[in-house]
Amino acid sequence: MPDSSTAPTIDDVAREARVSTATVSRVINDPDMVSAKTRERVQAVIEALGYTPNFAARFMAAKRTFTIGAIIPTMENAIFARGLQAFQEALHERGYTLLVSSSAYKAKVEEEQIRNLVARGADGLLLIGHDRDPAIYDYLDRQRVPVLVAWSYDETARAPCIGFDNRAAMRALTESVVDMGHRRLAMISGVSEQNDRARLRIAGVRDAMIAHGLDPASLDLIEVPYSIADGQAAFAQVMNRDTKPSIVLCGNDVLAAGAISGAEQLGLKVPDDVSVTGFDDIELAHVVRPPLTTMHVPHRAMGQMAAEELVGMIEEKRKGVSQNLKTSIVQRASVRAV
Amino acid sequence: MPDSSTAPTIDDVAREARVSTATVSRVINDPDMVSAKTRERVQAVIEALGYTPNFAARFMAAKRTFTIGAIIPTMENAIFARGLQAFQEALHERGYTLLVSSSAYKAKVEEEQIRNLVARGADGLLLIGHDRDPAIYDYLDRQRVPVLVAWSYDETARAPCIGFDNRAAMRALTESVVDMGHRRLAMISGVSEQNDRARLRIAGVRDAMIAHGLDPASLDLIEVPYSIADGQAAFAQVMNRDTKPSIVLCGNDVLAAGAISGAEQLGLKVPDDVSVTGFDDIELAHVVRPPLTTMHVPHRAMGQMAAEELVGMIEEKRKGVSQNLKTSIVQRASVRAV
DNA sequence: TTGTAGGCGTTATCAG
DNA sequence: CTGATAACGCCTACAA
Repeated sequence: MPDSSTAPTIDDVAREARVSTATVSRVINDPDMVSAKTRERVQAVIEALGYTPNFAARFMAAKRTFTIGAIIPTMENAIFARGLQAFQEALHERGYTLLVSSSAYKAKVEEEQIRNLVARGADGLLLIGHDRDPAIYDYLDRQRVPVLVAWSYDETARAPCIGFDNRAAMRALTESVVDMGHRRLAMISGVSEQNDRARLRIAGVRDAMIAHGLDPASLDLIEVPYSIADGQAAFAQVMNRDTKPSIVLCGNDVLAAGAISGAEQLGLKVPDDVSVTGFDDIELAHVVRPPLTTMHVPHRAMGQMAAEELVGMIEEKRKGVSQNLKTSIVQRASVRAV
Repeated sequence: MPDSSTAPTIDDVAREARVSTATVSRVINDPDMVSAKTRERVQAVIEALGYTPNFAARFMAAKRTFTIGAIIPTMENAIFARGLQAFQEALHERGYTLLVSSSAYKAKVEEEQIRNLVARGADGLLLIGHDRDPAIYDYLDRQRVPVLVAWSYDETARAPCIGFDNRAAMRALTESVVDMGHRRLAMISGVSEQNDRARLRIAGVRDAMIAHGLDPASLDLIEVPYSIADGQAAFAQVMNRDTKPSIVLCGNDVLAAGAISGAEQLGLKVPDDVSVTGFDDIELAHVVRPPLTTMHVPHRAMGQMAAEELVGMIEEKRKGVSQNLKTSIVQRASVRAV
């Protein structure tokens, strides 16, 4: 009887099945190399003992884990949920397991998580956005672990990416509202430090203003963490200026939902008194009232393509090829022409 | 010059610093045991080489990973986000890293993830709810990895838990609306198979009906996946019966948000034409219009306490002690008296 | 305070 | 088709 005080090992199985450990290993990893008879006997013992191969030992010997790590800025709101879910599903189909950590939008924490996942043998990493210490990419190169960036497209960036052009998207959205007559713009952005998505979206707004002869310096810009409560507070600030905006562009749907709450709290009607836009087009965008005009991002497609590409990079040992996904404006009721 | 084609190992560091590997190991794990001079020298080499200890090797030798695994049913909606974030933060403070996977509400997938996390050396596991094959608990026992269940309190369950009484909570919420005069009840529940939270909430509604002399069989019950779209569709179904409900009790806030959308779509006013309640009190609950009357669950506290307890179980090698957290009804505008 | 050496559980190479 | 056996990278008695 095997020692019941500790998990069974490959040795226990081998002994019980009267074969060598090599054979046990084979029935697990390469069943065809083993005769049917032996295979069945070993299988039975594995079942009986409830044996699971030890990952660490396996990793040490084989250098592969079939694990992929993803580090997202936050799980608190739904921004990354849908894309990540698709990523996970696509990975699962290909035999990989996804491990997720969140960095709370902190560069230091992200770096820690990266090292952690790498040390744990992740075969590849998915990161959000390009803004990070270049030393991290050096480290990843040295460790030979492929990285793919999502949520942001930048051909010139160091890492390959499956994303979209945050700047152009925000520019397009802004131009559409300027075309509707809006001139006094305010923006509630996420914190732009170490966050290229936020930074580029701000730049996109300014691009549009310049293109339409507006002074980009006249943009009333506030940066806050991505939360409904912060969006609400920021909205109150913005509406408290001497010259109030006719429209408040928000860095994402979460902030926009906060802005709409804020408006209601101040007794303002959206869009009659003030218009609001979001970004991302998560479910929240069509649950709030009025529903949000926003920029649709193909989250599921992005997650799926990222999975394919990252697995390709790993298995074919090749560089990743970037993709620029199309986003599209979704007109709903939170904006009106002036 | 160390071989640059592969990650540096403890041997590389030892050689470069002219000490033994044992000393390197000590400056990493037990710095005080090493003289300041040696320590600094070794540290410098570690930095220079960008050395990170290999987790697998470490785990094999030490049997500890300072990693905790959590498996949640879904990341797609915010139900678990807040509690998990708190869990993660509390863990981080105590020096542990959290790895999370999601099971898509599938028992099979959950089991796979559990084995995966265990094989990877998770020092402990956080699981949601009690409903699962007992064999899993046997497995976990054998592997000696402590488990804590959250989101559901059940003193008689096999695993210790930090949760709340789903049944009593739902009963209380239902009684409160019955007290307001509601008699024709419908319920949009999550899928109850393998989901004790869903099952117990349904039971709670029936408890309340019985206690108030209503026929529990008269409850118009629909089970759907937890999504806004499903909530919306279910709502339409429920309002299409011969005898329409005066109130629709939803299994959580996500379904309730869907119900409210559904009502609007049908041209019905909430709460004038029909009342709606949620469960959980996530941000969504006060963003929708009208804001949801719902059951507040102390998610952050639950996550934090779960972290404390699980770490305690691991470090003190003791059994977990369960806690029943209090929930409370939050009255908002989605319910009116009849 | 530091070094030596055995062992952790697999996989993979090389013989039989 | 199967069996020895040498890695894999680190930790930790035990010695010095």
